[in-house]
Amino acid sequence: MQNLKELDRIPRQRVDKFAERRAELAEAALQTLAELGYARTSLREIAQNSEFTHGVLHYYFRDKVDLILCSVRQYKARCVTRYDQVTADARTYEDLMTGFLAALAQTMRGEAHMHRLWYDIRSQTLFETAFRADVAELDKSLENMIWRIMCRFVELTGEPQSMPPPVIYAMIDGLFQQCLLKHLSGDARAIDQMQADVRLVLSTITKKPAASARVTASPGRRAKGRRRG
Amino acid sequence: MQNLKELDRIPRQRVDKFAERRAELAEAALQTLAELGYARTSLREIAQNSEFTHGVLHYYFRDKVDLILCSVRQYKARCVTRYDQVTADARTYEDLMTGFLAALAQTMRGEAHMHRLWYDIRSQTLFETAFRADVAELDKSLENMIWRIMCRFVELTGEPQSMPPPVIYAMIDGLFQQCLLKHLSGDARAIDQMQADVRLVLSTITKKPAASARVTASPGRRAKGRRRG
DNA sequence: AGAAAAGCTTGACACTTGTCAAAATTTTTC
DNA sequence: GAAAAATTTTGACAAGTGTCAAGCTTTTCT
Repeated sequence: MQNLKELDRIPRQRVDKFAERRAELAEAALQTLAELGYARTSLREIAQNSEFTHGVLHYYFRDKVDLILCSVRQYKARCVTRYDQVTADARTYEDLMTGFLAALAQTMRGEAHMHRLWYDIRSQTLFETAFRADVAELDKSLENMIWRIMCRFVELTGEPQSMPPPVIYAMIDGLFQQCLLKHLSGDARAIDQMQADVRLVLSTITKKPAASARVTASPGRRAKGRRRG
Repeated sequence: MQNLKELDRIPRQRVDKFAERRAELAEAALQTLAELGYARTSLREIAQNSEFTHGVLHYYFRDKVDLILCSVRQYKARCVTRYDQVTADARTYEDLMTGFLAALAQTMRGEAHMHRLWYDIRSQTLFETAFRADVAELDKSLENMIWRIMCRFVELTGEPQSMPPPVIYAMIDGLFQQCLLKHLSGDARAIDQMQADVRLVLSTITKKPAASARVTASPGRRAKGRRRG
């Protein structure tokens, strides 16, 4: 019997198939986590989102923690390069800005459920040490992803970075998280607002030389358009 | 029997005592949430953090959701005015800055466990509609709290606000959340880093006229001091 | 003091949880 | 095609969950 403790000396084909099924089940776990949240995700629910019954999970994973860790790693792989194409394609400052904002909006529209999973797991990390290493690594990868975009801004403006990577990431992440909550609560303008917010922040810290940055995102116009305060 | 549906026509003293015990049990719930997180908080655990047995919870609360909502509201009352004294005391820009940074650090050092509860509950809101209204209200209150500080900055500098309240709150909150995770993970420098980060961000957006803002938080010194990037 | 109300405990209920072992099924190997 | 291995299902387990009702204890009121 092929179990978890002796993956050595086993034909390549078997290992691949084993890993394939693991990925399949991890995907079911992701779907469940995205749907119900960590607190209400059980192994039986996960199994119901797969083609198998609950018993099979202990054939492919040591325990529940192992399964969730595996699924988080799988989620990561899809996330961390999401905006790289935008960076590669952009030829001007405004290209990069609008491309990034569009990509953010697309993520929010298409993967809101998947992304709330991420914030949920990250919150679990505040209590559960088991997830900390993986979550920290994923967080770092996301930080790097944002940083690559900022570096492209720097190339396009010639101005130096005004803030270190963790700070920029924390700010963007904060805005994204705020938007996600509003978006899921049914606020139809949440995405537009986030785009305006991120543009304002990025305009400020990239110190775009042109005057248009201050015009398109001046406090006056914003306050009027959004009725905030 | 005094139950939850008929609080009218009952002597004031009774109501007070009833409310008092509710508060006491809500406090036990907060302690449990702060300790175990939402996913592992059960009514029996909450009761064990109080002086009573688990059955009493259904005497004072309709159900688990009611209890948690009550405890979140109670938590809110303590949070939202936390930094107001700083605002009131500050006479200069630097007063306000250092006072605020010190208050942030104090919160992080003394109430990290309590505050991770907040992020946990807020994440639950992404899945559970039951908490949404209360969490949104608390979030708004925190936003206002930050905004009052920014308004004081404006008074002291004479410069207008450069960003709307939700943006500033999201940024500060993102930095705080990032720091909390690091702090709870055992990173001894997390708090110092957060203070530097918040100072940098606030310096940037309040556009402090004096040159010292750019010196104490210039990209060069920061990058060197923190080995980031 | 006695009656009534309030406060609290106990124990049960139906249900869910993670885990695991044995059996049933499928796939691979010779 | 039979034996062996790998895979999947089934059913059970002990523990834990929210909820509630019956009863015990304490307080309050007259």
